[in-house]
Amino acid sequence: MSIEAKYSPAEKEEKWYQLWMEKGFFNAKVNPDKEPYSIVIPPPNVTGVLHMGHMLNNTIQDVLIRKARMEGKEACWVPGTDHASIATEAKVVQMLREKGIKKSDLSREEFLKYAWEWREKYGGIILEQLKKLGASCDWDRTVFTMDDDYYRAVIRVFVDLYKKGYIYRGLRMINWDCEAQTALSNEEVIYKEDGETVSLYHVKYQIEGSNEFVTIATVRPETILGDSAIAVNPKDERYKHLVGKKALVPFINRPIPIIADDYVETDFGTGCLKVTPAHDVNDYEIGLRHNLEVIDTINLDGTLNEKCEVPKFVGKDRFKVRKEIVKDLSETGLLVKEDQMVTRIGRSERTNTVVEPKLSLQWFIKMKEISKTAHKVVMDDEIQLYPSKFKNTYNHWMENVKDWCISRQLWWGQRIPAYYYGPGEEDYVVAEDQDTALALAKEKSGKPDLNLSDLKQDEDVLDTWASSWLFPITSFKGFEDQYFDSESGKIKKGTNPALDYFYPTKVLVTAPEILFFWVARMIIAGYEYLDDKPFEDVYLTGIVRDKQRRKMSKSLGNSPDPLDLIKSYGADGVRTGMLFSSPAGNDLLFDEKLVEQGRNFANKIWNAYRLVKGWKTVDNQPDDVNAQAITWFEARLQQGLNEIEEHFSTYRISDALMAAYKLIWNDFCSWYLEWIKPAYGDPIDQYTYNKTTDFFRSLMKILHPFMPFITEEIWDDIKTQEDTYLIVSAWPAKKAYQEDHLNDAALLFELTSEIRNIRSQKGLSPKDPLELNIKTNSSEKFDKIKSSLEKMANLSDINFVDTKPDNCLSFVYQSDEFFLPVTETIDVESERKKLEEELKYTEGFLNSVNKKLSNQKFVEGAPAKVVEMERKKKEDAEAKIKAIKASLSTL
RNA sequence: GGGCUCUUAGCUCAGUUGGUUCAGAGCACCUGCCUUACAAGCAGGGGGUCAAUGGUUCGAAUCCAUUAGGGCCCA
Repeated sequence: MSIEAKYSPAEKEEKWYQLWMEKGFFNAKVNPDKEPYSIVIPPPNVTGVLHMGHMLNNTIQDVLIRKARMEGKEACWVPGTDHASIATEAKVVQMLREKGIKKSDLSREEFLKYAWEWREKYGGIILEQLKKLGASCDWDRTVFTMDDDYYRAVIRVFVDLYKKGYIYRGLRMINWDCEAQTALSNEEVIYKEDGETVSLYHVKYQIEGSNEFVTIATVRPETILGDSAIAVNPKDERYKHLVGKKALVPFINRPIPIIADDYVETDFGTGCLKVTPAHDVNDYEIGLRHNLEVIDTINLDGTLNEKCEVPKFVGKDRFKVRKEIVKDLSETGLLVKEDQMVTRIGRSERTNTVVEPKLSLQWFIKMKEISKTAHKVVMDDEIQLYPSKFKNTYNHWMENVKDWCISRQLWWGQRIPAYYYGPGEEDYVVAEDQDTALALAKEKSGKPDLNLSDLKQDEDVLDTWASSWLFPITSFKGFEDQYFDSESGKIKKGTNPALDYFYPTKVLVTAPEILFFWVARMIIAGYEYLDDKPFEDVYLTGIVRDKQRRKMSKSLGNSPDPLDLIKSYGADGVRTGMLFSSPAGNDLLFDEKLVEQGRNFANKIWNAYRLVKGWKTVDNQPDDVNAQAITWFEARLQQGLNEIEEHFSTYRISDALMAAYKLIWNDFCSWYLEWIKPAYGDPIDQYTYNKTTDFFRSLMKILHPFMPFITEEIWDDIKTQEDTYLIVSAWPAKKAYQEDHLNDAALLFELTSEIRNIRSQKGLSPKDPLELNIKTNSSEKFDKIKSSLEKMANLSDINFVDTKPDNCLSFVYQSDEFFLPVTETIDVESERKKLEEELKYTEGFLNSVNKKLSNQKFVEGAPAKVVEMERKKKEDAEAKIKAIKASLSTL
């Protein structure tokens, strides 16, 4: 049998994934005999393609879910996508534009038909890509936030929260996206890290009834026409005399009051602030305090309207007007100067257009009260955040939580179930369907003859997060009629087996940037509807960055295509590469080298497998050497397993991987296999062979969550008759192990390294056997490892001596002296130097120990155990010094 | 401006309640090896005043204070 020397992942990965799917290994069902372990995927945006962040995030989830499956739990990983209303609508509008169709020419129904077509065509791409990564999701449970039942759930929740008084409609200063023509939540507004350079214009306003002027500074001259005051700091001596007077708005000469307000910073600009309540959040607040008029001069599409009172500006874009008004101001001599400054400009996350603060009637959820429990449970660690530092961030957000604007002026999404029956602001009702709405409207209006055509449903849809916050519940159909009690507004427990079994989910794995967008809100929804948490733990991953710490993004072009990476390095290689360097909550600085390391690791395992498979066996009992190797590795395997479990229990996934990596590469390949390896062509005894394949199987199990494909491939060849597939085999059992076996091997490895080191330094070939002489008081400790040491260090013989033989290389280990006679002439001086250096170090060490021990306060104050250890150190050092000195004296 | 957080080897990070020779790991680097599993490899090696200063303590990478410099979130 010949196995290729390099492992090639491509066709093997395809084969195994297909098989796992066919066998239904990913499918979970309610199974009272098993402990449930469920995860809901953070649903990727339906418009998206797989990026490096998804790779990291989903690799972690798959590692957790595969391990749980092997541990005999009912592992359920629910996949899905969200409908991403703004992003998807933008894509559809763009697609239509390319076809020469304008959105405004379409009815709502026609547009939605196109949107669904678009979704059918592109919406599943990202989930297909996840399969290439090896994600073992229960695809039969795939959820889409615009599925019919999901849609109904979102509407049901809106109506319920409205009934409970959490939802209201109100006039608020909101972030308006003029391009997408929709409101944005605060979280959807982004600011460039270093700010943006803008012009700060100094403009003169005449004081009414005088020739005096006051100069304000503004970055938004196009809003001048909407000014309703000028504000100065009450402590500002320069302007005190003006407070109470009126200034005239340029061009239109509208008199506006000069007011005093603490908000104004005296050292910014001129110390005079023009106040435009309709177009700035802070100005709006000032306006409220001083009862100022709100003059809204900008239309929804960003053009100016007739309220600006200058006909030539009406209908022109805000930025165009800015240019023109600056020119006009300059020509009339009102423009004093123009400075450059750096400021933060809010832009729409989706369209990148400058966000316009705007007063608007929108729907909100009152957050303060509804979030109380969600706040508390995280603070009390009932829900654990990993890493826990995010608790503080969470706390801060919750303490300052703001009402959530949930309406969006779009068509793609769940349409707000509010029905208007009259022109008044309160002339509406909220209901799950039209008929109920009509009945309610009749009642509220007192007009029993209203009919359906008198009702007009709100045009807007809900924020996407207002659907995805229900994900852990809707994944298990929690809001279906038969499970939901609309009277109490709670989901009935004990009626929905899937929800009862899988909820709360075990862990949520997601990026810190959506801690509030999504995580906090899911917790709120969980307690509101089930009085229970949606997940026990939250694992927050880092952000994938490039080597220069830049976030990976399409626009920078610094992100490799994940699928290309999988092609070149295999999914196993990519998975491990991503995990090698990603402790929880820390950013991952991606480097292709990491993935290469992953691929190399796969190859290493492959070659270990080739070695073992190549051995012929003979029906013998193991010799001492192999027997010792086996007892050692049995213990080491258990020790490694414990380490790995420990890391898993605190979500130290990359540490768990590293422990498995070292267990396999260093302990199993470098030590164990070399230890038992027969001479070329010789057979190996059957017992050792069987033990070795046992070990190999255990190692494949441990590694399977990280590298599912290569482990299943090797497993297929080395499994026993009772075994089926690795993916569903049992995680290795923990057994007690003896420290002694580890200690014996530690001595063996130390001495082997010392001898190899000397060989390396003196240029002696590892192939030429050496004879080892040991001068010691306790030869019995070496008896145990004698045969093994001969093999590992290539020794012809080991003898115990009282005096140093002629012409030999030497070293001291602990309190014993070791001699290696050689035929070459020894450089006595270099030997002396080496020993003297070691002597000096050891004496320095002894000195520091003695200092401690002679310190009365240490001996009295430190725990007895610590003092005892220092005494032991002293003894050891003294013995070693004695040995070194003895060795020196014979030179 | 407010809050949080970080600074340990060339790089990325561990370091659990202060106490083993505690200063670690992986990668990178250097030296020697194409040794019949693996050069995608083997063997060996050199790297750090734990950001700075001061304090608490018998004892500090670890606790406290200040400073410097990063990062994140919110305004």
